[in-house]
Amino acid sequence: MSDMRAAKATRTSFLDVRAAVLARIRARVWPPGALLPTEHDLAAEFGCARATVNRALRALSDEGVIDRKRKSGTRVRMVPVRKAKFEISVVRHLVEETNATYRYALVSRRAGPCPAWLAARLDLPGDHPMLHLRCMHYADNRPFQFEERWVNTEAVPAILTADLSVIGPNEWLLGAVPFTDAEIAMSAEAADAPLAEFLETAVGVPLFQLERITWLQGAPVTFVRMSHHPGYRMSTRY
Amino acid sequence: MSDMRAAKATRTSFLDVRAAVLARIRARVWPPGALLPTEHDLAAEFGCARATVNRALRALSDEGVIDRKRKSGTRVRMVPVRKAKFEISVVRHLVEETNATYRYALVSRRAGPCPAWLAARLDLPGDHPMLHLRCMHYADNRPFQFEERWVNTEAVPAILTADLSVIGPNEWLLGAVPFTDAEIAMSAEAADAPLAEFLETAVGVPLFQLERITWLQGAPVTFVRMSHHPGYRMSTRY
DNA sequence: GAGTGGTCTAGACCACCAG
DNA sequence: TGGTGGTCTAGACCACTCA
Repeated sequence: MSDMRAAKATRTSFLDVRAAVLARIRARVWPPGALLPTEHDLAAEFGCARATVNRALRALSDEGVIDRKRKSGTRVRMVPVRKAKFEISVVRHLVEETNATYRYALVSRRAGPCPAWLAARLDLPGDHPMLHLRCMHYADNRPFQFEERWVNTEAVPAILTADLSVIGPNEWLLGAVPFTDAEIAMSAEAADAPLAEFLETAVGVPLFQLERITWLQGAPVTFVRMSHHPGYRMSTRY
Repeated sequence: MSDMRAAKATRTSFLDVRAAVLARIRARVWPPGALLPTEHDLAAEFGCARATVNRALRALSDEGVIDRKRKSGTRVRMVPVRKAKFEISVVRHLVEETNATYRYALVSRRAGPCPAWLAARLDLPGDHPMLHLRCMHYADNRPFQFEERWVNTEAVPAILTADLSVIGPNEWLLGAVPFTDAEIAMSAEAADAPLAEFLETAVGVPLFQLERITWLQGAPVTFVRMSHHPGYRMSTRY
């Protein structure tokens, strides 16, 4: 034991392998497009099990650094695909992360048929029953986000009896209804008169808008459009 | 529960375990906050190795469905954290995905000291040498994106001799310089006079703007601000 | 202190696919 | 059709953390 080399003091972790491989890619030892040694060979070189190498390479593959194919082997990606992850969560958390006081208000609540433009978008019949909700979210009593939402009451009948005066529909839905698929879209839109009023700004001011549709096994659950206060920035590190 | 002999026809995959666990969470067998059985117990129940259960649960943990802690065990997340992934890649790919013809133009290129606001933002001295680039990206000859970029020429001296008239700085940098960290921010901004001219729109029109800073082991590499044509939507499914 | 997840090993079988 | 990655197993040790 005492004459063991320092390198073998710890068993080599998949993180070690990952770091070593990444270092060589960065150093252009394996330039973009190059073929890496096989898992077997790398395992031999690093003195670890193939499963360890496998996990390291799988991690790099998930990160978009390398591309793996059976038989052809592992190659360095020509253009690294870095994936930015956004945690789309609850507004309340967004606000509270800034150490601001969060406040929620239900603006309106009305059950009725699905509007035509939304029916087309969700691939629903035009008279499909929906619940239309409008809410405001405040940070330190300043407007933070205006939320306009339609909920498919056939998919989520329980929302008709839910008390949405205290807890927002976003949080209620997250806790009550799972979803299998979601689509989000971000854009810049000019404030119209109602938006300007709710967000206490002027008509025409650019607003960061986020739309989301969620489905539960093919059936649309809800559509929401979130319009943020002027100057809002959505950011992330990766 | 349903089939015993058929179930053993194939070895149980971690995907089977993942699906089964997810189904129970969705069915509220394990409601939000509930403690799941240990990996050992689940392995026994599913008739597989603990490593298989581990991989399944690790996947669910990565997806934000469950929360794992040593000793305390595995719990269902109160609020599922769904992570939307954006592949921040090259503009050219974005354009070509829409079956449009991509065109790139270098608008201006000037080496000089870092502007004060950027120096502050990047934590660089005010006179740090930078290369300032402005480019246009077109889709079917209609303005798609205006790119304004500063490159740290001390970190990337090679860019001073690179030919950026044909290939954009984005693609050039991706192929030439690795980065270890990045920060991106999205916002809605009103078009100013130059932007309106380049994007062929009116002053004040809301534009979807994306900023990114990249670092290589702590040293800032580049800052870029991409302003998109009016009506641009950035979307993803997850 | 003890229970739980985190990880590594050594070996094995399988699926896929380029030659 | 052989080589490569994908995965599972059975067992083991370790590290963190809660009681």
